[in-house]
Amino acid sequence: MLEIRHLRTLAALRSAGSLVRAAELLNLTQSALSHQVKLLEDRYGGPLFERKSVPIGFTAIGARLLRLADMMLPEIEQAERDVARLMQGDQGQLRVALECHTCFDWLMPVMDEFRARWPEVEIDLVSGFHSEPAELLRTGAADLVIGSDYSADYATFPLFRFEILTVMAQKHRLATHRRLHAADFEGETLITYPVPEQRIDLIREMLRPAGITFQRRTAELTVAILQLVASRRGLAALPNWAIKNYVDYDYVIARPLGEHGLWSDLYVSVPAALRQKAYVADFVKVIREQCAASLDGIKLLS
Amino acid sequence: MLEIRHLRTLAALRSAGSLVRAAELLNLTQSALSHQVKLLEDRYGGPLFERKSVPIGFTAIGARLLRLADMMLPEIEQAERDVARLMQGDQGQLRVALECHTCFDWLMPVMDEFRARWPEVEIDLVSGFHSEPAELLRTGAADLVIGSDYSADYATFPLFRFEILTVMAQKHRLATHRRLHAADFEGETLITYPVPEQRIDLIREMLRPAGITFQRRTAELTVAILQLVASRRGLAALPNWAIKNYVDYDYVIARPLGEHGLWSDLYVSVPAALRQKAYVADFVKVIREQCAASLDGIKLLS
DNA sequence: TAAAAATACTCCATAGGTATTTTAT
DNA sequence: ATAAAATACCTATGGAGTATTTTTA
Repeated sequence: MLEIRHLRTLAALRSAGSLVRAAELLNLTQSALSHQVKLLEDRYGGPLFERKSVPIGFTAIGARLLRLADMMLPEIEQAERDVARLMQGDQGQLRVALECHTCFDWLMPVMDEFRARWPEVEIDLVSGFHSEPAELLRTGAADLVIGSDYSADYATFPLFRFEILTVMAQKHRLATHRRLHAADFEGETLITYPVPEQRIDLIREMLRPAGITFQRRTAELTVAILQLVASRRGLAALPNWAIKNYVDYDYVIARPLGEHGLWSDLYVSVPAALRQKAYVADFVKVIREQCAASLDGIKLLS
Repeated sequence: MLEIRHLRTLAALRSAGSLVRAAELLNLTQSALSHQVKLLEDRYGGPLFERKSVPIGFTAIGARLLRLADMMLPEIEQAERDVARLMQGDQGQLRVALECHTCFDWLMPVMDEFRARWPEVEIDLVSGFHSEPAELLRTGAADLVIGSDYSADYATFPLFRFEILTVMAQKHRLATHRRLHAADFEGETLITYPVPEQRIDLIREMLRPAGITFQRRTAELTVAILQLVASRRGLAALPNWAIKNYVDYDYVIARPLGEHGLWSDLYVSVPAALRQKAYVADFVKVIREQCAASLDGIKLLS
């Protein structure tokens, strides 16, 4: 029997383009999806998509079911939001604080989508730089923090893992290295946001442990950091999504860090009282879905 | 997780008005439905309907999900028909023959619905009286027979069980009996369709085994039979649905037969070659759904 | 006091997982 | 040669069944 889960699978297959990647989107294994597809194909008597092309191409049958999914999935989600609203009259506020400054890049469209879904929830950004945003939760100045660590004092929702890349000027002396290691930074200038060293993964995870000496220089805006890098004032370490455009247009070049790359995780934290709120879970869902669709090279956490 | 089966359950609950009857519609037990509802109510955090009223009344949450069901279920069925069409190009013909003459009563709206669903399938009634309609399948003059028995030579789909009632004039000498038994028919005149005795359940199941002697008189139309009955020319035995209006308006009166009533089953039979056709299964489904909704006192066969 | 709903208990079908093989690029 | 998909095999969850109790009209 056709079930909603099958429609979700179809939609994931389209946006992922392969069983393996669709399985990741759905938090299932490739095997589970293979089984599911086989079941559907047995039921309907023919293949749903061509496997011999990448991305996969849907057959007429697959396309028809996908059309059904496109019609139904938004309706289902709308209905479930309505039910949540009816149940726990969900007017409220959601003051969002960011630990990670580059999160701005993808947060604006997420907030727009959220406002459309939960018109009665007042969502706002807590403005300004906050070196210890968990403090804002404790003092009640924020309701939700997006950051790279979490504490047992708050309810936590995992977002995704992303890679931090070094950026440097086109003809930098290190440009010939395929990947950079701690030692390469000896004597270099590091351009960062104006936050404590502890908050900068490259320093905390690689440079301090290796006892490297280096200069630091700060700037508040990503674009300012990249200008400094391009004009050979130093190196910076930034999330891949934040620099993609600059790299694509050869404004700077990017290199991975260490043997396996330097990766960081993002989480959403809220006070325990908000854990059950449907709109909080949905906010997390919107972030995960939009980021999975628009940011390259991230891995959703499960 | 919400699944399509839950939406079907909601829809069945509305048309049935209680868990017990909804379970019958879905071919599930009352227990299974109770579990399912509990699951949904746990998930959404509140009741879906009031149990202390008959028929049950939906809460705001239940009504919202029901609205979703009303939106989705027709779309799903349409999509599945489209898939069947894509798969096995289902243009064809469906010449329907009836063994049971009163089936006309509900067959017309069923055929209308079927034409809307399968516009490329030519559906038609094989006209005329056929005392042995299985012959029409054998000779290829019909593709589908609706009748009260079936043979292993053909693929069979169960429809429903209905009760056959005796009808008699208002002041008939037997009118005082709450239920009629074989002996009551001694010397009476039985008004029937012009078909062999073997096809008339009352005679085959009750009168012949008891060795009762009676007269027989025939008429081709149900309304003609009822006219004869009302004008005291004799008794008739007809399906409850066929006489409901006449009984409601006191044109005749109806009595059950034997200790437990006389019940008959209806089946659809098709040649083996048509067994897999999606439109055949859907024709059966339309009959079952429409009859369950519009005919009183029938029991769907499983 | 029946009929409906809920619950206790059980079972099994199946969705999904792991490990491996097969297939395609 | 490598990545994707299929498959063999296994596990565990939860959907649904039977039997019984509780609830309600």
